[in-house]
Amino acid sequence: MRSYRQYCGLAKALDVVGDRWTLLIVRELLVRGGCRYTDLQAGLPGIATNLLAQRLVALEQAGIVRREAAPPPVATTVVQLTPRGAELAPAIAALGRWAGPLLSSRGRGETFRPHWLALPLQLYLTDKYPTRPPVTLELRAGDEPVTVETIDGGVRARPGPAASTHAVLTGAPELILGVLMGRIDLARARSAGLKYEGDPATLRRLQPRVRSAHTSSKGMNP
Amino acid sequence: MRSYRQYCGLAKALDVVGDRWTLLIVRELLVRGGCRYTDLQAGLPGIATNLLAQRLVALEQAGIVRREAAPPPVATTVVQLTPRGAELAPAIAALGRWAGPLLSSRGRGETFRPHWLALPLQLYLTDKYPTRPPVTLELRAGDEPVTVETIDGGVRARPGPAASTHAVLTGAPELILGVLMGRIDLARARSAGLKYEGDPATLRRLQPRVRSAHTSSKGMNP
DNA sequence: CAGCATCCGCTTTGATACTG
DNA sequence: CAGTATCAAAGCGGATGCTG
Repeated sequence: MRSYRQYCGLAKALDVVGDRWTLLIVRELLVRGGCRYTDLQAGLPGIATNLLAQRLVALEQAGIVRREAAPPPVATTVVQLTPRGAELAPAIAALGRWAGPLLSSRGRGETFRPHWLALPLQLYLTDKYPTRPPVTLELRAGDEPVTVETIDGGVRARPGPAASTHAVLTGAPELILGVLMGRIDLARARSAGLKYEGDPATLRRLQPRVRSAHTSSKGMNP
Repeated sequence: MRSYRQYCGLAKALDVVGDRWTLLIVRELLVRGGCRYTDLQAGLPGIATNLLAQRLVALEQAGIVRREAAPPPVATTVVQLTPRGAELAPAIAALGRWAGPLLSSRGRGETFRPHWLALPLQLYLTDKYPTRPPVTLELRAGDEPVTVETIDGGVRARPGPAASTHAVLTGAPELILGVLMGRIDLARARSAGLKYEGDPATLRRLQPRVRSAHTSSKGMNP
């Protein structure tokens, strides 16, 4: 990207991560951890292969990602975030939070990958009863399951199956999100095709974070 | 911008504000409040006028800005953030924080506008002695002064002169930032050309926020 | 197959000129 | 002041081909 050539923090941040696809690459690495080139391609439907290669070079030079030869068994290189790259998490979180309302319905033609669920769930859910023993929930919205677990009063979501679950939600992502974010109740979601197995109390543990009040137009503090 | 067509919050946020220049326009409106078209041009050196016009149309359609005929005396229209647009503040703050280290030196050829100082100062400074009476500091790094004042334990920065000041800093922006962020001490900055008038205690009131610990590579919570 | 590099047509951007 | 018009250059998306 052409630099904005402005002595301003935001402009400098965008000089580094403002290019098309760049923040989505960071998203993939944040949610999934180390990725092979083809994993990234799979998680970024629509990206041109030359662009992905280009972006990775730029991100490496900017100190945001690192490439490492994977341990002997697998013969491939793995891309990972550096600590500096991982520090982008709050910025991605803030943008993700801002976009919350835009997720209420799924536009036709929009692609979806189950692990993308981890982002909004972790950002929006809290544990209603943090003192009770932790619960685990498995979401199945496609080929790869996502695990949601309560921890330290918060909620952690990660791609992959759960070792043991208190409940399993299966169905369309917009239904899963709708139920977990409190936009639709379980009964309605079930009649729309969502499958729910397990203890219904598990769901009530997870509560959408209260929408923060409007920031005043001058208020920059987070 | 072409949509990413992904059912993912981050992608949807970037569909709206991921275009080149878009977030910088929001920055201008956050820091300066309502702006005329030419104010925006002045605050966005390098933008092509057709792009600015295009972006404003897109931002208006997205519900992020609003155009209003200014009150009778002035015969011009003013662009302002909507509440929804102002909600981008946390995202811009997070990106600005991330870029903090990039501001340590000013690249040659980088343009600068004094009101841009308001962004990093508000993001990084805290009031060391919140219970003492508030202090006001005026910064002069160009034609338009910037006022920094302690309030509620935090620090507010805004473009414009202060009614009354406890101290005035005059000089190059990188020196002002360096001193306020604790990267260089006052004596060194003075010998590099920074002018300081007023009570030296005022400076000690303002303290850079402690760098938050590295977020773990999986940690998305802000 | 994983990991790119190349080519090509299209869209977006940048720079400048011009207008109500 | 607040834009529109024009055009060259850069960036992007899609397809395809090359290399271990």
